[in-house]
Amino acid sequence: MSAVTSTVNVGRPRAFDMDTALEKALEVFWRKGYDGTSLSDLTEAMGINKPSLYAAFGNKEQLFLKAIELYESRPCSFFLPALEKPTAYQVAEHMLHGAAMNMADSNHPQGCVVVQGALSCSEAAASVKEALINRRVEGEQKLKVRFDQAKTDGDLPPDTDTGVLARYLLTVLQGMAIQANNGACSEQLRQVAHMTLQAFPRAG
Amino acid sequence: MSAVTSTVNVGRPRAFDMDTALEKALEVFWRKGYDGTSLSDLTEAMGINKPSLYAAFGNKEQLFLKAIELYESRPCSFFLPALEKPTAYQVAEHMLHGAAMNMADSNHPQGCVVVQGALSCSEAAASVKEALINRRVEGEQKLKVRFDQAKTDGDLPPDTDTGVLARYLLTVLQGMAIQANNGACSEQLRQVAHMTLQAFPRAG
DNA sequence: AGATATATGTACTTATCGGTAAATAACCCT
DNA sequence: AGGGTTATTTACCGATAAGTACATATATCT
Repeated sequence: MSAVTSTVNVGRPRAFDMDTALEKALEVFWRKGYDGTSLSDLTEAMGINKPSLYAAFGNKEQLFLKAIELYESRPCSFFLPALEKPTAYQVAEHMLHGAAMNMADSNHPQGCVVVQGALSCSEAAASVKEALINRRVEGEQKLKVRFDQAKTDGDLPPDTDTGVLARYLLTVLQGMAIQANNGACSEQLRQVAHMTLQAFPRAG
Repeated sequence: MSAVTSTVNVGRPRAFDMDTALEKALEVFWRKGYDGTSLSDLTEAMGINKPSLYAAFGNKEQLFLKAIELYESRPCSFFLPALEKPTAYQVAEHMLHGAAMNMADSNHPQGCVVVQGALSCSEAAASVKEALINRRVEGEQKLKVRFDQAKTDGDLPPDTDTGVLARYLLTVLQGMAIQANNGACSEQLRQVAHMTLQAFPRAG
């Protein structure tokens, strides 16, 4: 008997693919929000029954959190990759243009599930709201750290308030999520991105 | 007998004040969103029973729409008053500073109910979501018209794209609603407002 | 005082919510 | 072939959702 939990192929095999089911769940949560999504919505979209959902993902809340993890780790995600760009300005540029492209993409719900998944919500959703707030605040913190690095790299003026700069950028990105929900297209978001960069300090 | 619907004091008088009850309803919808708010939440906050609510306000959806009307017409509202300022820059300035003050005010829920009342929502809330989108888009249109006026007034450069400028400003304002939900304070929002104005075209 | 009209509180309806018990089906290992 | 293990299906649970029927209370009008 092994010390770790057995992962060998014992028992009846799962009849659905967990990753694609999770993708489907993400899309529903994205479009309807946590409170607006019922288990029937989920099981219908995922093509499975409730006991399968509970066995595979725990419960509604855990499924939501796993869907958010998937959202942030997907290949089309733009936030973390943008942090890798060589200069602060390019980081901002790629982030804003990535958001303009992604948030208005009609291949999935508009906006950003981290913003709109549980913004105002019932008490039952309070913990997932908290989780989303943490994600947003952590993203802002990561961006600040990146800008701090840029300051020592010399591609931001030494008197730059990196906290304010990160917050400004995140504010626009989060606003773009609302704009996408309003029906704004990629080109319109790109124009906002361009204006946003007007306020960005150039290399000192 | 009068031609208009009788408004005389006939029948048992209402035992509660409709305006203060509507204020209470607004606060609940603001904090919990349309989907996240139950009738029990509403009746408890308003201090009335369900039949009184239905008799006075119609149903949940109509109550929500009336609460939104109240929200936009309240004295502490900042959007429409800002449009009256003499120059485009002052319009933007007052709007941004008003938002910074109002959205983080701890005397009521944080953010903006027009943004967060029904962003992602169930199909049951689709019509109120649509109503909120319309409000946001109309606000953007009003701001554009104001900036068009500013262009003829000469306090915006003649080559200004007023549509983009209005969309940029609304994007930041809507992003500030998310920031307020994240827990940002007025001072932090004011810093964002200041940065936003860096991108604003000065008098041509 | 009595008729009329409106508001209120209690109790109810139907539908759906998130979540689960229990029987059965499908796989691996010996 | 048979035992062990896990997934699936069906049917269900108590709680709560939005909304309402009905009897009663409180006002005005004649």
